[in-house]
Amino acid sequence: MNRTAFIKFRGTNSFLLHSLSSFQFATHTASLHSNVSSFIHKITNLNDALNLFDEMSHTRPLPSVVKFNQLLTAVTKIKHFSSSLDLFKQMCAIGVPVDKYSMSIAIKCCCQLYRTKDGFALLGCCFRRAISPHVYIYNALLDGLVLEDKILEAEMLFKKLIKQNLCEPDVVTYSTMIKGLCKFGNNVTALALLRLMEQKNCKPDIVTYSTIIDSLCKDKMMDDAFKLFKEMLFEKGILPDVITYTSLIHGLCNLGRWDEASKLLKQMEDENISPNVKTFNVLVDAFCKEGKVEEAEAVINIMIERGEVPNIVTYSSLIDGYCLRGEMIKAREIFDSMTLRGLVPDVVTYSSLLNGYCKNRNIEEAMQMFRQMTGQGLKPNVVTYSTMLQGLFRVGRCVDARKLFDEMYAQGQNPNECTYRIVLEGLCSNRQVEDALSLFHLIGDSRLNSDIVVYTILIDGAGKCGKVDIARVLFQGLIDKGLQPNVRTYTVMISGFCQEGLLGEAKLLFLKMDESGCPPDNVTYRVLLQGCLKNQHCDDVVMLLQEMDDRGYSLDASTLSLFIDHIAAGLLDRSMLKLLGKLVPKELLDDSSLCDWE
DNA sequence: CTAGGGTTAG
Repeated sequence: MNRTAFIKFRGTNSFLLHSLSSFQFATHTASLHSNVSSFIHKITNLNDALNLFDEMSHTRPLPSVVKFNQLLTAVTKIKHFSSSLDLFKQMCAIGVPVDKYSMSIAIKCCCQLYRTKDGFALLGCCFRRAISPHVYIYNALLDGLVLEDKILEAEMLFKKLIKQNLCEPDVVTYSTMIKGLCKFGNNVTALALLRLMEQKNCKPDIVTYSTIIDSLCKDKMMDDAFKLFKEMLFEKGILPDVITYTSLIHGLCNLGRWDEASKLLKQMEDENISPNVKTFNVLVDAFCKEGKVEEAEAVINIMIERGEVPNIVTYSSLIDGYCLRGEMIKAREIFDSMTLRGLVPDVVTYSSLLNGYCKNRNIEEAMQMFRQMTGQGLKPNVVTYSTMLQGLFRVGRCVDARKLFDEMYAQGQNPNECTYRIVLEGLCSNRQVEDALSLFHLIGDSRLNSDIVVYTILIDGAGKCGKVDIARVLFQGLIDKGLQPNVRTYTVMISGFCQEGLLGEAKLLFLKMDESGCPPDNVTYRVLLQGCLKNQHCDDVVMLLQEMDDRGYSLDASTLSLFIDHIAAGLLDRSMLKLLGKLVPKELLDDSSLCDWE
């Protein structure tokens, strides 16, 4: 065989092979192309999607970008954002001509992964590739900024869109910006934006209204929420849906306005809107927060009867309810039964149970569950760690708390204000005020340093340890900073003075708080009265009791028994008994021997 | 072939 013949043979052979394979490809491709859409719509798991992508990317000619976009959409719908991003990158790599659709999906994925920065980088790619970014892309970016709590940047982007005419904001743009404002508690600006969009002829829809209604409900401003609800319904003719109703019911339940909540439930049923899992969960949670687990269980039974399946949120609330009542065996039973139902407890579920064990002083069980959760690959977060820290401090295990605090850092979970409050309070209640103070100064966090609750904890801790000088300095310090002491702050400071026998200072502050527009409450009076009695400083006692009566306050058992002791010992005049009798709450009379003496 | 609102823990 000569060289030419060889080449020809090779060529023939190759041609044969090629035609064979292209024939196969052709049939395959044809079926792939006709079926790909129906295939994509059936995708429920990531593996199918990845396999299909693999097949598509080896098909020649390449399927259209539309098919790829459909696949990306499917992967995004099942919330596998990082896989979706990977696929997008592969699309670019194999030369699929990505378009604005692919881009907006990729950007959305970045944003949902808390990587809005990367989203903006992709926006840059759009410009380089001459893909003109449309409103969908900007909406995804705006949503990402809101998700990451970058409200200022979100506002800047929003304004830039309008000023530089980058795109015409649509109802989604406005609604997203409104959501961001609401997230930061700025209902006023959110409402202003609602009015602005109307002016600009962009009609708010049910999402826009529901976003603000929900925010008002969360802020317990039910009147405003209902006002907006009525405006939506009667002026705009937009019918509420299950989400709108769920927000309103949530708001009412949180305020204990059960009658109105059930009225609203009935109203939605009359309108043929069925409550769904989230609606039921709101009810379950509200009952549980009041310790009414029987009612919560009844709601769960109703939801099951009506074909809704309770989820981990449902059971997490229920666990919380049982924990609140100290019924830890029952709480654990619910937790274990979740697994049997095929529900996997998550960090929140674990944290609720851990909190229950901690609050009920079963730190051993809490520790064991904590290890179990990490063993299952669940990462404890700042809430979980804070819960455990609180539990350890509660039983006085400061050294272990310290270890866990270090572990928390090592695991990359940064303590937040709540963690610091727990640690500072834990140290104080374990008589380690010095450590608490040095930690407080060490942190130097501006928000923590301007937190009146933290100051109150420290003043209380110092006072209880007999370090009234430190307490006084802290109190002066917060005043100098322009912070407003609340009734608890005043009360712990007064308590500190009383404990050291500094009745003069205690009374001065007592007068000052009232003048400052912070009237003393029940507890303040009791603290001051106990201080007076313990320090044999009885001149003002009658006057204080009289004031309490005028204000409709009452005495607690310990203050009352202190009075009785003093009267019995002849340190106080018996004529005081009549006044004291007026200040005894009925509950005390019912269940104690104190009723013998009036 | 793309977007936005409601439920759980310290």
